[in-house]
Amino acid sequence: MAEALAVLAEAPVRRPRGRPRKPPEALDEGNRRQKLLRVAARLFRRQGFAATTTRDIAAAAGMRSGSPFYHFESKGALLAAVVEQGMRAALQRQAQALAASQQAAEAPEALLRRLVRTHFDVLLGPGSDFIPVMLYEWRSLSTEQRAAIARLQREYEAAWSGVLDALCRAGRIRADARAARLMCLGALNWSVQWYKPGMGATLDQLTEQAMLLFLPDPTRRPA
Amino acid sequence: MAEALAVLAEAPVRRPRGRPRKPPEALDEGNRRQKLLRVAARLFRRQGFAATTTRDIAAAAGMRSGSPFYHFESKGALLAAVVEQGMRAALQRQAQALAASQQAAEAPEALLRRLVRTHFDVLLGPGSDFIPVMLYEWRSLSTEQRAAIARLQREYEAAWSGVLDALCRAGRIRADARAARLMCLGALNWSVQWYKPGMGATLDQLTEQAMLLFLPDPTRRPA
DNA sequence: CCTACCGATCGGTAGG
DNA sequence: CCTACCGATCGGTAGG
Repeated sequence: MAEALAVLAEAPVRRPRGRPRKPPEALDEGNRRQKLLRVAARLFRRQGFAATTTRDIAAAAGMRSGSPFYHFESKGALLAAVVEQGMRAALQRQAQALAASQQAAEAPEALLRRLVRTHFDVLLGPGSDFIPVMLYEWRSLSTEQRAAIARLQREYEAAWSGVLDALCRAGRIRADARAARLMCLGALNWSVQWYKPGMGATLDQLTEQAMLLFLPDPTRRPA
Repeated sequence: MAEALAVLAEAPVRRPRGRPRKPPEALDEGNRRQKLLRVAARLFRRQGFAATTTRDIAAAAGMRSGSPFYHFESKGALLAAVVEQGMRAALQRQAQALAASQQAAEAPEALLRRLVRTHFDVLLGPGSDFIPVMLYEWRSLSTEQRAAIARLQREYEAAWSGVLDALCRAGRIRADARAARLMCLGALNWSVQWYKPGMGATLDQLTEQAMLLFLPDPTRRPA
């Protein structure tokens, strides 16, 4: 009997040891949707939303032309999902930076460096198509979609406002906090237009250049 | 006989006193083309190139759907013409700023201020759709069109490189000149995403904020 | 998720 | 610059 059970245990129907094997459809369910989001983000970034057809996206995901509509209501809903997922991932990364900085009880300069570095990674790092799509396809979103994303953006910008406010009050930045936020983020965001990975500066070097540009000589003490 | 000539001189065929009246077709020739460029720039900026139909453009110009193709070979050629005209106008304005600064024998700080102010005007001033279209529809241009525009862009950026180089050598900017150019222009270019004319800051105020951000305290003298 | 398909729209053209 | 039109493509759907 014990033998028989041991034999059964060797049979193909045995309980797997790793994570539970889902049936293939359930396994694909989220995977296929994620695959669509990834390839759509890449195509939207490279060609623009209007110039990308749902057939392009289906082909890049290895599907037939009608299949994306099994996962997403419309082409516009796919765009909104790309942008929202990108923004949620960016917020998570930013939260990690904020937590690390707070734990180390860092000065505002060091926190700003973390925010800049995280932002470059979100914009230019591996798998970074989602936020650039948001930046360049804002006008392709519906009013309702824009409102939902805008809430996440305000949360993201609040962290910048906080640290820039502190630096303005300390005299380390001379522009007003709002202008500083808009122009600093603009300087960083624009890098998606000219940055080529592997050619020229690394993201660490870009971060240092940005810090040098935004902050005056740190050895100077304000009056 | 003289009387008869006098009478003829009073007739509707007499020579007009102002600028010579061209026949209506010739008058419209350049006007209609310019009208198409203007409305196309506005629509491309607001809706994007791919999302704007040639019918939209024709309607906005008061024409029928096929008529834009009498003036431009294709939709893409119309985009290229918008971008090139925008770039040529920007270069002219920049040349005026350079000339005025040189005549006044200004320091690099003052020249930078002129370049920033001119750039804001080109980006955000009245009738400023052309350069934003270039910034946001670069990927919609063909390789050949991009090469032609890139030459004009290099000329435009050369002026920035010159003044930023001088400021870096003088220790007034700490980042390297190339990074400073990319990030400063990015900070300015990004304003097309958030600037609303008549609400908030004027272009003069924005210029001052940019100068405050890019340049450390002018009372400080480098070691 | 595929097959087969539809209605609408689009860039562009012939001929005047 | 208009009229009338074409071929291609596109987002999306019914039915399985």
